[in-house]
Amino acid sequence: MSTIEDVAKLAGLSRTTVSRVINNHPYVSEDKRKLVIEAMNQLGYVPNSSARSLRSQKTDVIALFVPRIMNPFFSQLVESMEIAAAEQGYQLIICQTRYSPEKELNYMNLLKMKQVDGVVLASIQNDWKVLEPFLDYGPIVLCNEFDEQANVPSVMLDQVHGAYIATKHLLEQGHRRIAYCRGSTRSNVASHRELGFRKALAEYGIEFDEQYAFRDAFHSEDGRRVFHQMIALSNPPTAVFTGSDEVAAGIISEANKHGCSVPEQLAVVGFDNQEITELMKPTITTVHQPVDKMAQKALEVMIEKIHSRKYKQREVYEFPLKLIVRESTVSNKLAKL
Amino acid sequence: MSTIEDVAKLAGLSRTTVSRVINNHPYVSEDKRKLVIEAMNQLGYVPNSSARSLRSQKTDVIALFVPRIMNPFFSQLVESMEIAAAEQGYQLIICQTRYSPEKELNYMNLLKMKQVDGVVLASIQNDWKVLEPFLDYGPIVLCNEFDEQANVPSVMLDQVHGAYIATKHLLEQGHRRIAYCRGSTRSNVASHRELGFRKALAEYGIEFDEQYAFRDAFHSEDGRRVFHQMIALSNPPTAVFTGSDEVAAGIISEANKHGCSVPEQLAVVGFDNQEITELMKPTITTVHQPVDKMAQKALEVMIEKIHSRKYKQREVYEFPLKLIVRESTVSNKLAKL
DNA sequence: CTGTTAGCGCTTTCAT
DNA sequence: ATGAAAGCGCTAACAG
Repeated sequence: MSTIEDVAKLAGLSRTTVSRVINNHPYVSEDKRKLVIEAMNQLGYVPNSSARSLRSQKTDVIALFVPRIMNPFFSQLVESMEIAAAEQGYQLIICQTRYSPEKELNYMNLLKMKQVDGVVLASIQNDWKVLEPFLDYGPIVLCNEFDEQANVPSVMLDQVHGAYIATKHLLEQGHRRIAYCRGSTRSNVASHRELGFRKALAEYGIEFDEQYAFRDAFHSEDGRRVFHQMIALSNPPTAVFTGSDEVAAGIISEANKHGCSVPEQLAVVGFDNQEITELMKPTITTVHQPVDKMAQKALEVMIEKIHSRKYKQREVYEFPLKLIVRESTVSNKLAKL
Repeated sequence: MSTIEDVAKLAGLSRTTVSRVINNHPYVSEDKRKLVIEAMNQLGYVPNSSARSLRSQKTDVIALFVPRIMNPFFSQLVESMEIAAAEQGYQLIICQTRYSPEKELNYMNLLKMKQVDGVVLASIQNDWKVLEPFLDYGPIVLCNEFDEQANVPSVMLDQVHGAYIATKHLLEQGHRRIAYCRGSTRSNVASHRELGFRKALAEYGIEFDEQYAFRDAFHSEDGRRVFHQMIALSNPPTAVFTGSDEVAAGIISEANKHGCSVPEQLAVVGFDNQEITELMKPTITTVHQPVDKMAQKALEVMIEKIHSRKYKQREVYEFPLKLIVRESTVSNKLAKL
């Protein structure tokens, strides 16, 4: 394992000069620079990362917090962010909170021990007041999250509008009894969507009906359960808005199994535009989220904060969502138009 | 930002004693220990990670290489490995090679610059001879991969057997013209599966027929294409083995669309046991892979190597795969037995 | 049981 | 344009 000292010796120069070459500093004559580079190659030298970090007080590593990876939405977020980070010369440490405030808090120490230059929160499990003190140690950027109290940048998607256009679409198809599904995370995402859902209903003069509301639907299995709960109602809904394509797929799968035809007897709209939406029969109408753009922007903001060292400022960046109409809300022939 | 020095001063002791407390070393009297802990709490002290790494020559960080995250198989691998790592006090840096040998090689420098204690390769893009020199800088463990030349531990799944039981299942259902799909990665996984497929055919005295072989099927879209290629054959297959549930789903989706009934006219078997297998209609017969066990074992082996410092030794750990029979290979009534 | 001291490998003033 | 030297924060001989 060769060090900068070895390189300096071999090149017949000082450590300082070698360091200058490594960091592309000016004031190094061309011939010395060549000497150094040759020595580095000859020794297969690579600077020691811990030593650099200790000295320069930066690690070029960013921590990304997600509840879990095996949720397609978060997989995509991680994938996009890793690509963006790599382009900027940053590494990504993945932290799965698994919805646990303790785990989240524990991972936060990465910032305090200076193992990472910043934290991107794609999930918040603690009250902001608990997280805020960590701002003394480095930047925190919210991604796909939002908190009224948080005085930090927030890069997010316009969930209110997303739910609004999806619901409006159902209303335009003539539906008036529309069920509503969401997961019950403490995240703002779910509540923003509910706002959008209610807004669309309101425009049509329809009251939000609690008997049609299912706030514990996360996975496809939950979708199956919700389907049964819906058809058991005395006056079942004719359409259902869901907060995820998996739940939508679960509902459709169960509907198929029980001879309930989608969309004729029950229209279904999903969320996320995952691959499954094109594989189910019928294909699923859904809301597309520009996850990669959001991830890229969040990373860009993160890096800016790392450099500017001004962490405690609220900034909100919002991206629009797009409705994608498929067969699960419009009968076959019409969808092809 | 307080340092160990601050803690020492506040406690009226030396840095050494504080360090001993931090690292749970023996020979510290109970009262001094309490003094130190109190001082640490009072200052909100956390040891600086770079300084520790520089001094102790370890980072407690492991790099995990995957081609990409948004492949459900790899998502699960990352998820499982992150959990295992966290339990052992390790962080995980994610490296997406995106099937590029250059990117892979570049990420390998993490080992050389001592930014990570070891590398888990869940994907190999370079010849082993190219990777081997990095063993001078730290351990490399293969996970879900295997290389004849690699003199390092390999934790893998018995792909030969997996493909064998899946194919045998089709043969037992009476199929004799069985198509074969795989992705064409340089990975051993695909070739091992082909071995298993061929072995099953051989047992039934059937020759591998190249016209039924599709070696460029990765995603659901490829499945759709393969479906059309299959039915265009003069003597189309009655069953198809695929290397992934997505491809299987694509085939089934397209078959449904074209009035080709599964499994009656075409039996389909997938691979991975992803959620989609239970959502499609018909549900998909598939091969379950114990990804979490593999990830856990790989991490365990990695940590053992980090401690033992003996990297260049071949060890193979193999986990069995399991066939899960659903509707896509057996007509409805029978599957319920 | 506790403290003194010497670095780990690097970057960065400050001279020259 | 180049080098000498200090020190980032921590751990581990070594001495007592």
